[in-house]
Amino acid sequence: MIETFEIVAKAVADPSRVRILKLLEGGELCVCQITAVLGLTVGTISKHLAALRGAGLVQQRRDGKWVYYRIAERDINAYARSFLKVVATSLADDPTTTADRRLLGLVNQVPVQILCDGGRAALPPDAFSEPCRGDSN
Amino acid sequence: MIETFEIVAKAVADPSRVRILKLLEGGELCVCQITAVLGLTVGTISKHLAALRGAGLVQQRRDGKWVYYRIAERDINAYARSFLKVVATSLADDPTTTADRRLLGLVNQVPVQILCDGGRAALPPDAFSEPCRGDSN
DNA sequence: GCGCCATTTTGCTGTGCATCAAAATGAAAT
DNA sequence: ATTTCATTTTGATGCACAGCAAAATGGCGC
Repeated sequence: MIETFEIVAKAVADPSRVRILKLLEGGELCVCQITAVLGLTVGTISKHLAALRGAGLVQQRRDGKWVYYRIAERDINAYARSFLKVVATSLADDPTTTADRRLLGLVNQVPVQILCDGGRAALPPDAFSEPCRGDSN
Repeated sequence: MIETFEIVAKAVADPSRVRILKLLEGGELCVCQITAVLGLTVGTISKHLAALRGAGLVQQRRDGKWVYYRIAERDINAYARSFLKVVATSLADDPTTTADRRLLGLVNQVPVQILCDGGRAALPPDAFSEPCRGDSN
């Protein structure tokens, strides 16, 4: 149905959600980890994840206090697989993608429980030495 | 760049524009033909076509008074090809798609100069006997 | 049971955009 | 040159949604 197609396409048509998908291509991530990399409010990230989940692009897994998201493995609808493939084969060398990957590397060096408390403040002081999209807000 | 990706994805994330793309898969069409099938204002259709052209998804050709649009053959950007492929492999048996195709068949039986004058009024009286999405406005 | 805390949900505001009606553009014909 | 007419652009309106701040939810440990 064209309505479902529209839901999936709209989910992919937002830069923040594409950044999340590109991050998840490296493996599942906790909400607070995604939040630290994107530099947006937790509520905003949660809403983006709900949109991605509603489109069948990601799925969630609960582990204690934390919720982990990953790229959807099962086909929820007819179009999610196709759009995921487009995203996976795009933006590999995009500046935003590479900057996000670099930040994710730093985020991964911090245990999750510490990261959730401190957010970006828990990252090493040189994390933002280079200009990075998503900083200015 | 992620900005270009966003432009192309947004172009595909609107049902009216997807309907236009599905119509153009059958070959190039005049603006008034697309307008007659979709049932929207000429100005609205023109703006949709501008968005599709800006995304590198379609290209235009002028022939006298009429402007014909078709699926883009040259790659304007890195993502248009991928998204066009997703559209082409989707919605083949969608109700809206089939209804639009049926209407296009009737539209093609009317010469372009007559169609431009009369719009949907130039179509045979039984064109809308079955309920058809996009009628109610 | 009760608090703690990561996540989600809810108001709210500003912005982007789909749509229409009408004016403007521009190519073709007379 | 002027008129004609398909298409584009503009101005206005209503709606969808990204973002934030704050309240609500719901596991988990005590």
